[in-house]
Parts: sequence; C-alpha cells; structure tokens
Amino acid sequence: MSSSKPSSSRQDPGSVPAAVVNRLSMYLRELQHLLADGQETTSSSQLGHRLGFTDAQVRKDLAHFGHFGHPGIGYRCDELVGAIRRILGTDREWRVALVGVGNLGRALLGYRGFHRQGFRLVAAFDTDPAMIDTKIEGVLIYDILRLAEIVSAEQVELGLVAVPASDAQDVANQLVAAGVGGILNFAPVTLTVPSTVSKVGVDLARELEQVTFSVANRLKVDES
Amino acid sequence: MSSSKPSSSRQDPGSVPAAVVNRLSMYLRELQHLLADGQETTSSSQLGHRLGFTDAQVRKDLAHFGHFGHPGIGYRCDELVGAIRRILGTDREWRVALVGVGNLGRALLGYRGFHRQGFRLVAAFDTDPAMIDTKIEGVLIYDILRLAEIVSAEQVELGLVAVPASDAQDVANQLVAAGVGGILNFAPVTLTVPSTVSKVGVDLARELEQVTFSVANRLKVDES
DNA sequence: CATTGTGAACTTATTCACAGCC
DNA sequence: GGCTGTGAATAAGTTCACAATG
Repeated sequence: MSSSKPSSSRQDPGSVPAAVVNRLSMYLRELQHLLADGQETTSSSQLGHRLGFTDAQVRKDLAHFGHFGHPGIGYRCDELVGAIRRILGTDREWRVALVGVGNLGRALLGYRGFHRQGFRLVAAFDTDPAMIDTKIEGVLIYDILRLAEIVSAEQVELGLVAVPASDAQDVANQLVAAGVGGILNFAPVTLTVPSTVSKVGVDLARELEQVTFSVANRLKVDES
Repeated sequence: MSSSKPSSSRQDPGSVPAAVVNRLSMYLRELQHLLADGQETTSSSQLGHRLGFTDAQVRKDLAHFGHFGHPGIGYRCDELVGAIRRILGTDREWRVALVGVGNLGRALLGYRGFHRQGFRLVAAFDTDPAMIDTKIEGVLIYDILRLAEIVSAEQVELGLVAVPASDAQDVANQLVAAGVGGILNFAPVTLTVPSTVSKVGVDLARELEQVTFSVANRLKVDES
C-alpha cells in the first residue's frame, strides 16, 4: 500500500540533514511508547519534552516531509508512526544478513529490537567450520565463501558487519559486490563504500568515550 | 584566553559541541590505525580525508582544546593520541559495570574493543538465579539486589544498561543512586537522569533505520 | 614550502513569534 | 484555548584564506 492519498503529502525529501533523520527515529520510538501507553494523540511540545528538544524543532523536522499534524489537536500517534515509518522506509520488511558470528554477532542474531522494527535476519556468515550449517536463533550460518550466492538467493538488502577490524573492509567489499544497499558496521574502522551504498558505523568504545568525556569534564552533553 | 604557561596546553573546554567530541573519538581511532601502520606523523588533510571531513574541520576541532600540531610538519601521531585520550578522559582506566546479562549483555562482556580503549568491566548484574555467582568472560555476575553494594565496593564509575526497555529507567535510577557518573544505555527508551550524570543511548534498530532511510531515498547521508 | 591556527565569510540549523485552524 | 506550520531572526557550525612557523 504505497501512499496514493495526496492528503498525507509525500514531499520531496530534497536534501535532509542526517541529524533530522536521527531525530525522526527518536520520535518514532517515543510515539510507539505513547501508543503502548494508550495515548491517542500527542503534541510537538510533549514529544519534544520527552526527548529534550523544543517544540519548534519537532515541527520543523516533520515539516521536511509533509504536513502530519492537526492544528488545535496535535498529532495522532498512529498516523504519525505510519508517516515516519514510510519516511524511514520501515513500513515494509527488510531482509538483513549478518557477517561475523562472534560474540557481538550472536547478540545481534538474538536481538529482539530488529524484528520489532521490521528487520528480518535471513542469513549469517562466518569462516569457522564448526559453525557453518548450524543455526543460531533460528538463523542458518553459511560459509562466508557463499556470501554472494546467498545474498542474491535470499534477496538480502542490508548487511551487518560484525567481524574483526582487519576483515571489515574486505567483508564490506563483498557485501557491496553482492548487491546490498546498506551496511551497518560494528568494526572500529572507517569503511569505504561506493556512494550508491549507505553505511552507518557503530563503535561501542567510541560511544563510551562520549560518556567519559562528559564525566571527565562534568558538563552536560546530552545525546539520545 | 586565560594564559597559563602550559607546554601541552590544557585549554578551557568551555562549551564543546557534542559533534566535536564525536569526531575527536574518530580522530583517535584513525590515529591508532596510522600508528599501527607505523606512521609517525599525519596532517589535518590526511586525517580528514580518511574520515570524510575537510582539513579545516579537523584543525578547528582540535583547536577547541589546545595547540597540538607543528606548522610545516603536521601532527605527531603518538602525541595527538595522547592529547585526545587526555581530552576524552581515556588516559586512565575506567571501571564499568554491566546490568542485564542477556544476549546483548553477554556480547558486551566479551567485547574486546572496550578493554582496548581502557575500559575495565568489573561486575555484571542480573536477576536470573541461574546466572548469579557464575562468571562470564571472567566477570562475576551478581544479584541485581546487590547493585548499590557492589558498585560502591568495586568503585564502578560507568554503567552499561542492557536490560529490557521496561526495566531500563529503574536500573538507571539504581545506578545513579549508587553513584555512577555515566551511563551507556542500550535499551530503546529515553532515560531520565540528573544533569550531573552523563548518558549516551545506543539503539541498534535506530541505527539500522538511518541506513534504510538512505537506501529508501537513494541519497548519501554519511555518518562514521 | 608544506602545514598549522585562526579571524572573517559563509552556510546550515535552531528558535522565535505569529497567522491560521480546530 | 491549544496547536500546527512557517517565514524571519538568531545562533551555531563549517569552510575559506592567509599570516605565522619550523
């Protein structure tokens, strides 16, 4: 059901700052909590307040993509959830593969949050012969040599890279060659990928360093 | 501004944008790779190029904290690594505790990257009686009821929250009450903590949503 | 002469404030 | 009355460009 109703306008995304997309994701999560609490509508100020933003910020962010609110009323939670999911592309299922079934990889295989937001882990890859052809959390683990074959057969669109830093670029290259559109990288290296492929990096030590900085400097630098 | 006479200037951090601290962390990682490759010095343009920033950006970021470069030469890698670690506070060990030894928690216990950057996991907490008093990855797991006691005894300064969303705020409150200075939260909720405590949130589904957005909109929105 | 550090110019992002609507 | 959406005002962040430097 791609939107055919022009009343909820699908607007030219033009060029949207990454920070806006990040906040969109936060709004979504917060709206889902509100819905779970049985709340039907919310306002830019409530939403902003819960996340530490101003009401104007919330409205401006949403205005990048269309008119989702109702003056005098606010936003209908379910409506806005739908709108944001459409914007983020998570109004459908995404087929995801994991490369690297180590410590972190196994945790990713079992992570409920992915499934909850519409991500489906359809394959995993590793080099360890003891693991190949076994299942973890219901996901079959393949020899990494079969990456191209399986990514194609399983129509994998996104890759999770959870291999050691030294292997990460090589794995990324293989994923790109196999045709994935985006990569979430957990290895502590900066990957180089073609501009046709999206990538986001998550480096856990780096995240902790953001915390130590604030603690060491005793000043508030909030984030999500 | 105020002049002390520091050879390695410790400058007033005043108010530093979170984005700068984030990049600092990236510079550090990149410098460590350069060092591992045997490179003695680098330049703002090399560093920037590897991360997708301009040279001016790199210099401005570092200028927030002091004068670390050598005109005509660039930056000595080891020197700059030391400076950035001092700024981030990771020039010493930090004692960290994990709460929630589920899927993700176990991965965090085994994550090498933490130790590599000077983080030491000294305790873990869970409610599962089968787990309590066992060790995982060399870390002893305590009953969560003993959180205050152990955090104090082990001088824990940072907490990792890897419990279900519904328990996260409660756990955060306990960590704060027990005296931790910062929290890295993996639960998909916005935690409320006193402004004397630092927090950073990592939501894996949200990170993947940043990827799907770019893929769905076929436009480059790079990040780390 | 390559490279830093930095004021000035520019660009981008946030907040204000208010018209229009429910 | 409460709330959105948005142009105008303000603030913040980035890049430019160049004097200073080993």
